[in-house]
Amino acid sequence: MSDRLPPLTALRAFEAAARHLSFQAAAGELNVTPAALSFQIKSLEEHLGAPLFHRLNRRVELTEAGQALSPQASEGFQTLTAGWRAAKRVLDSGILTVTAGPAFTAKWLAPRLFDFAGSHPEIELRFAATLRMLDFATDDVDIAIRFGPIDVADDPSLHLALTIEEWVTPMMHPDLVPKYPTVESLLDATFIFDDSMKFLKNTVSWADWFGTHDLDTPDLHGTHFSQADHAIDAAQSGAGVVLGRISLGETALRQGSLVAPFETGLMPRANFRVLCPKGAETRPGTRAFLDWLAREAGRMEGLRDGRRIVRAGD
Amino acid sequence: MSDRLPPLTALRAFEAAARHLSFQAAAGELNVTPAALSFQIKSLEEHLGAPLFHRLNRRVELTEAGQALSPQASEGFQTLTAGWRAAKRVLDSGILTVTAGPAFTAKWLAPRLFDFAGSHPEIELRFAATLRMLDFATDDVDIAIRFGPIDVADDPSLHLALTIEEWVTPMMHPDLVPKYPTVESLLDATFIFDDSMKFLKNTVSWADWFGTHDLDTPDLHGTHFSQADHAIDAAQSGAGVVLGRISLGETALRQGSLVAPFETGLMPRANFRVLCPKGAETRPGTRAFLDWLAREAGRMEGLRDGRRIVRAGD
DNA sequence: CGTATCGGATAAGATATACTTGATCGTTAT
DNA sequence: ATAACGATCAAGTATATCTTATCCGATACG
Repeated sequence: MSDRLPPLTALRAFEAAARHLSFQAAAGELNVTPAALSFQIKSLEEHLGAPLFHRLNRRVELTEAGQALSPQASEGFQTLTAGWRAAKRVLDSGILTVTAGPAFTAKWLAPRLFDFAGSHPEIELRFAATLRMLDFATDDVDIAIRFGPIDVADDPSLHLALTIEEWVTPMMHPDLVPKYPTVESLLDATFIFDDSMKFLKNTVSWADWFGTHDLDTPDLHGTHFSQADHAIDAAQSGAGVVLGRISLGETALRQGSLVAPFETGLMPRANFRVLCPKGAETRPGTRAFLDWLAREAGRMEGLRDGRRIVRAGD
Repeated sequence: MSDRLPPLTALRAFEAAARHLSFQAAAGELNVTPAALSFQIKSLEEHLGAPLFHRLNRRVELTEAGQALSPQASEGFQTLTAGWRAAKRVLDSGILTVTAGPAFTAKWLAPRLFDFAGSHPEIELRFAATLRMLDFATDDVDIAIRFGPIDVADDPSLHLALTIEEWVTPMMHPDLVPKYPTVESLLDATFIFDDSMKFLKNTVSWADWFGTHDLDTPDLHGTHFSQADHAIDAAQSGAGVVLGRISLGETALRQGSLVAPFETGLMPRANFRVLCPKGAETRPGTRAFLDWLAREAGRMEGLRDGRRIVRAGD
């Protein structure tokens, strides 16, 4: 005698039918047609080699074999359901781990954390600020925000929840604004260099920016920063003019500690991708964060009003 | 959050993989390729929205979610397996109910019962001798032996395990044999009529039997029996000559209390069908009985040696 | 009594699911 | 360095599963 389990869908159909003592009700519970259920029961009976139900005129009754199977089947499926729920509960335990680069974490996420925490007190956010691409499986990360070239495809096993466009424009301390009324006047400015996007083929450097105004690049000198947020910090303290990334400067621009007085923006061939494991986008915590992220990212669009955004490499 | 269970095949794949901590071993257990198993796990992870295994170089480990699910999954499937076995045990409880017509039960099954019981002491046979076609589901019958026209199909939901051909030939008490040395001499005999096959379109009557010898049917008179076994009994007591069904006369022929001295047999367009619910043919008790039945039926073939069997209606 | 209704069974066709084959990739063992 | 191993992927195929539509027998009802 083979102790192998019969087809599990058929077993589940039987379990529901035995509980309701009605094929129709069971079909309803499983969201299938009565015909499908009838077929499943029949298939199960063939596997067993004997009927599980007495077909009476307008109802069904369990045979002896059915009576032996029914309680254990119910218990088995209950246990499975409980296990599945337990697994889900582990995931929705209220801890959401987000990874992003250090600059984005410091200049974009951190200032907004209070807002998110206010509307979702039940979710505890953890940030893992690193540039290394994390493995969702090994590092227990729920959401990753990565900046990369637009023509490099993401891991197909991940779900792309959102993209955020990045662009740069000259930013400076408010006190410096009168010194640079025109684009030409900027040529003599003290520059701050953000080298964080050097890895891109089409860079978005000062030379590129002046190029969009048909101006030759002057002899550029100033301080270089490999971390984008440090360049922003320097500009914020009045150390010079930075071709600042809008995602990182936005907070400062909003509160007035930085000003971006020029019309032209430059968009690199790269953007932010917000990724999570496939299927994870439906988990409540993940969904809440993604929704919030999309809303916040949308609010950044306002900064583009009245500006001319030039795509690099076009 | 949906509490619906994920695809059960995927769950079972996970259960095995979690137990072995190896996809390959799990695939072996379930008789599928490792690729299939990998796919199932992946699908389950997508349903959950998070990985269940840490993929390490040459092995896998359970994630936190996997650890939550694994024990309950194992327990659940164990319960289901236990229930399934319990249902099977009910069927193989050693009681086998066979239904057949009263004549076949009395003249064929009953004399052989001792033989079957001897070689299968663990099986308790129960006979339900009735002509009514029983419902396997409502009557808890395991095997049905039915006699019917060969051109009437059986219920397709039943398994046809065996057919036994029936034929008839003149049978009489040994003392009568010298009185009827030739076919022609039989024309004057005292006849016993077995009316049990009257329901057939192509009958196998005395008229038909004489017809195969190109003899006109004489004025037939004698005693009629509606039950075939009663006709055999009458012949056995020397009351006359019966055109006896071989299945029913065989036992008497073997022990010499009846003799069938003529060469010609007549085969009706009907036979015995041995039926059981689909799938039941693999149950040990059922199989033992069917095998035994086939063997015993085969032994009847010997009676055809040297005879001319004519099919009715040809 | 005939007719409507109910629950289940069936057949055929569509669709989704599950599996296999054959190849790839990164790691470990020889 | 090479081979072996375990997991994975892609493509094609097979099989299981579901739906639609119809049928059937038995109650319930006018």
